[in-house]
Amino acid sequence: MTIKDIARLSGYSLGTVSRVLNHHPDVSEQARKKVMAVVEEHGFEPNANAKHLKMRTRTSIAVLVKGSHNMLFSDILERIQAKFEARGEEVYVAYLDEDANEVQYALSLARQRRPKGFLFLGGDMEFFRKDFKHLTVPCVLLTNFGGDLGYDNLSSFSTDDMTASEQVMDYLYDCGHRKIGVLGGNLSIDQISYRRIKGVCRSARKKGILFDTGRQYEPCRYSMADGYQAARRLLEREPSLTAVFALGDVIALGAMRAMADLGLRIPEDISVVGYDGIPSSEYSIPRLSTVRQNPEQLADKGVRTLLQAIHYEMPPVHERVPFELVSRESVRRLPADAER
Amino acid sequence: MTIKDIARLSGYSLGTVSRVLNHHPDVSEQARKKVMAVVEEHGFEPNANAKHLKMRTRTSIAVLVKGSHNMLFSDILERIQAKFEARGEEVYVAYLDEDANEVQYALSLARQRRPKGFLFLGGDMEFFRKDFKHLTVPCVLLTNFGGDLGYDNLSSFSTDDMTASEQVMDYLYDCGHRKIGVLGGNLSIDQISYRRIKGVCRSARKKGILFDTGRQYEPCRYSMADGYQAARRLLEREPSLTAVFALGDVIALGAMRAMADLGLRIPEDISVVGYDGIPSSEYSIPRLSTVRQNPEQLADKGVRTLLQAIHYEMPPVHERVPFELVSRESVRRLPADAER
DNA sequence: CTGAAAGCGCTTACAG
DNA sequence: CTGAAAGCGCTTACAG
Repeated sequence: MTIKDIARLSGYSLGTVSRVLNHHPDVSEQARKKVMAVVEEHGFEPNANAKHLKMRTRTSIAVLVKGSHNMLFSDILERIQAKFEARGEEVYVAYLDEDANEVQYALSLARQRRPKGFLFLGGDMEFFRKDFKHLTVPCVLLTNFGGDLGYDNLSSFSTDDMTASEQVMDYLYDCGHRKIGVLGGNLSIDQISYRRIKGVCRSARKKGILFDTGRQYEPCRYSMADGYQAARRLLEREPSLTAVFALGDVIALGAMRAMADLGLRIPEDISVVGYDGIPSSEYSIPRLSTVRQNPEQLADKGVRTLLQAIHYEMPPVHERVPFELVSRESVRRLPADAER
Repeated sequence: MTIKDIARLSGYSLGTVSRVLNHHPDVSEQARKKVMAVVEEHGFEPNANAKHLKMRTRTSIAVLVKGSHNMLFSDILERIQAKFEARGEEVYVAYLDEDANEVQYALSLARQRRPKGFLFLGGDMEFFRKDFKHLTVPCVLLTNFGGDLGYDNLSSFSTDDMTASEQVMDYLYDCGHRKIGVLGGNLSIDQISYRRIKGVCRSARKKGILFDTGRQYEPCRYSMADGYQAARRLLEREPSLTAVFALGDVIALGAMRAMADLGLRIPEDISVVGYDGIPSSEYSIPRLSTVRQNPEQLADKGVRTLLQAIHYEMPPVHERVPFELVSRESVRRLPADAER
C-alpha cells in the first residue's frame, strides 16, 4: 500500500494525495474528504524513508544518554520522549557508556541518520570542546553547562552545580560538621563532578575548614556498587569523618549501605547528603537529604528550545535551572559542644 | 557528499561504489582500495533513508518498553542495546505507559518505519491476543510467556513466575510465617502479576494456610510511590500480617519505607520479599530478599532469537529462563513456638 | 569485474 | 485547486 494506491483508489493524483496527507492548505474540502476516507479505510501510513529521502531531511531527533544506569537521566528521558511524541516528533535514543565520546557518536549518527537535532543527556566538555564544531544541526545539552564553549548551535540547561554543592557544604557546616568527606566523580576539569567539587572547596575556604582532596575526597563512578566501594575506602582512610557528601544519589545509597555494614548508624554516627533527588532518595531508610535537580524543567526547556532552534533558528541560550536543597533524615545536627 | 561524489572522485561507477560499500564479493581488490580510500578521506556514510527505501526494507529493530520506571527493564534494555549495536543493528526504542496498548503501537510503527523486528519488554496478553495477528515481522516478547498464544512469528523468554512465587511463599512458610500479605499488580488474567498471584495461591493451598485475596492482597502499580501507599492500606486493614510479598522490588522498597513510617522494624516486626532482583535490592537497608530474574540471559536470548528469526525464519520458541530465590536480610525466621 | 539504467515511495516547484 | 514530472540517494538485476 503506497500513496500511489491511495491516488488510484481515490481518483485523485499523487500530488493531491501527498498534499492532503501533509495538511497542505491548497486542497479542496472534497478532495480531502475523499482521500482521507480511503486512507483511513486502509490504515495507510506513508513510508518514512521515502518521505525523508525526498525532503532531504533529517529523519528524527536523536537523544544521546550518557551513562545508562543514571536514574536522573531515566526520569528526564521519559519526559523528553513524551514531549517529543506529543509534538509528533520521532525520537531516536542511544545509551552510551559513562566514558564514551558522545560527540563522536553524534557525528557518526549525523551522517547516517541525518537527525534534525541532538539532545545530549550529560556530556564530557572535553569532547564538546574538541569535536563539536563538526556538528551543524541544533543541539541541546542537558545537565551540563555549555555556555563557555561559544558554539552557536548549542544551548544548555543545567543546575548551578557549584552553588548547589557549596550550599550542601554550608548546610553541613551549619549542622556542626567540620570533617566532611566527598564521594564520586573525578577531578577532571571537563567532568560535571569538577564543578561540584569546586563548590565544596569554595565553601570550605569560606568557612575556614580544611578540605584536603587527597584525603577527604574519593572518586568513583555513578553507581551504587561503586559508591559502596568508594565509601569503604574513604571511611577506612578517614574514620574521623562525621559527614559524607556524595555527588550523586546512587553513590549516596551505595555509601549508606557501606556505612551500615561498617556498623555506623545514619545519621547518629555519620551524616550523608546526596545529589540529584531521584525517587529512591525519598524512600530509602533513612530518607536521604539531597539536592533536587528539576527533571521536569530540564526536560521541558530542553525540548522546547531544541524544537525552536530547529524551526526558527534561534540564538543559543544557556540557562540555569533552579535546584532545591532538600533536608530529610540522613543528616544529624551535632550538639554544640562537639563543634570545634 | 553522496555516493555519486564518491564515484566521481574514485573514477568508478555508482554501482561499483555501492558494491564495495556493501562488501559485495564481485569487486576487484583495486577498485575496493581506491573507493575505500576516498570514502575514508571524506568520512562518507551512506544515507540510510535512501538505502532503506531502495531495499524496501525495514529500517531497524524496534524495542517497546512497557512501563518506563521499571528498573529491571532498564537493565535489560541496556544490554539489548549493546548487543544489537555490536551486531551492527540500529535500534529504535519507545517507552510506553504501563497501561498502553503496545501491540497497537507496534502496528502503527510497522507501517511508518517498517522495522524488521519487534522486541517487547513486557506486555499485556490481552492486547497480544486481540491485535497481534496483524503484525507480520518476527517478534520477541521478554518477561511474559507467549507460548499459549500460538503465533508463529512470536517467541518469548520469561521467568516461570508461578513457580517462583510459589517458592517465595513456601520459603516464607518454612520460616514460620502463616499470615502473609501480597502487594502489587492486579488480578487481571492477562497481566504478569496474575501468574505470580496464582503461584501464591497454589502454595497457600498446598500448605493448608489461608490466603484471602480480598483481605490479604492489595493491588498497585509498579513504583515505589504506589508500593508505599498500597503497603499502608494493606497493613492498616490487616495489622496481624507477619510477612509481605511484594510482586516487584520497587514495590517492596516503597513498602519497606511505609513500614518504617508505621514504626515497624524489618525483619524483626515484619518480613518482606521482593521480586526482580534489581540492583537497589542489594543496597537497601536492610538488604531485600527477592526473586532474581536473569536480565543477562533474557537480553541475550531475546536478541539472538530475534536476529535469527529475521535472517533465517526460525520457528518460534518459548523458553523459561532460570530464576533464583535470593535470601538476604529482610526475612525473619519466626521462633518455633510462634508457628501455628 | 564493471557500467548504465530502472526504480524504491515520496514531495514540490511548475503549469494550467 | 489539481496533475504531470523531476528527483531525493541509494541498490540491483542486466548486459557485457
